[in-house]
Amino acid sequence: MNKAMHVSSIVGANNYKKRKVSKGRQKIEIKRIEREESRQVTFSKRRSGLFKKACELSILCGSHVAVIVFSPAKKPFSFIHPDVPSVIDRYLSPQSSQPHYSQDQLLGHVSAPDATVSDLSAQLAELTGLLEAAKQRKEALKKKARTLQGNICVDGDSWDWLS
Amino acid sequence: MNKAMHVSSIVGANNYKKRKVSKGRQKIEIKRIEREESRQVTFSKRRSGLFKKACELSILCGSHVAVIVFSPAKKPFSFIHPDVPSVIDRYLSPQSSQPHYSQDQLLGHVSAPDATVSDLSAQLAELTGLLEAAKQRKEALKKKARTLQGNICVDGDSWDWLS
DNA sequence: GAAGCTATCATTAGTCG
DNA sequence: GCGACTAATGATAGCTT
Repeated sequence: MNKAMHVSSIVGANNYKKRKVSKGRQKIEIKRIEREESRQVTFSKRRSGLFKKACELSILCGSHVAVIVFSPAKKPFSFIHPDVPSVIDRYLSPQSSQPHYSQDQLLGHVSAPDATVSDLSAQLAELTGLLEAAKQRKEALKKKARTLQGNICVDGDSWDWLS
Repeated sequence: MNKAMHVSSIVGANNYKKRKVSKGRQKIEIKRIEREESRQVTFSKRRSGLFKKACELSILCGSHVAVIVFSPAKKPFSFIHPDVPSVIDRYLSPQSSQPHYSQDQLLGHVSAPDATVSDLSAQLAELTGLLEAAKQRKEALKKKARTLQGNICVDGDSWDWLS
């Protein structure tokens, strides 16, 4: 958390380089971000934060959590804690080499007559959720180890969303 | 945020009352909370926080967000931003605009043969989302009234969903 | 027993490399 | 443009009422 917090005072009188004078976090109004670029950046940051929160909640309280968000570019991301609903397993081809989910179907999902939004959401949930989990694990590890790695593209792989 | 942050020092030497000696927030390990009571309290707090985050994300980035959580007591809560997808409207009867379901009723509805996750999500969203929004809005308003600042996440003008 | 408080931790807006 | 850093803001664990 605090690594070089006092560096700013060390380089307080700086003639050669104007560094460590970030304004830091500024209060923002919760309104639509107008700048396209900023909005995308904010989305990425806050999506990570949201997923992390959701993950923590699910672990701390042992509760089932599902989060699905769409980026400004209409890309789907999701995090689902306990397991992907068993319904989806019937729609997805049985990929046996995937991680073992405990059969804890709290959500008593019923069979849908055909593929619906929920099915698609769940599918992408599985993929992006796993990716996100891996990413966060890796990120936490990286932060903890404070080393310099981080070249595992887990995030924005183009996943197509059938609408 | 900082209202009476220095009161503690003011009443530093206190003989008559031992107040303002909270340990404040302590770091916790992200693992299942064992105490039933604490777990419920934490769930409530963090659920609010999660929904607030989701709300902010949806407003800031204009993105679609859906969050569904189940309390330790298996109660469903959800937040869905822009609107329940119009796809869902096809599954819901067009006249289903009555303001309130009971949560138990909704849960029972899951077992309906033709129900889908979307249906469930949508209905839950209608109810708990609305409640949560109102609650947070009221709370935010109250908090803001105390600190004399006038802008928090949820302002009525941004809530064009759940029409 | 939910609501309020506060010290503390966690998240992130702005910026630079 | 991603990654890192910093300074702030924001969220909340443990108490108290």
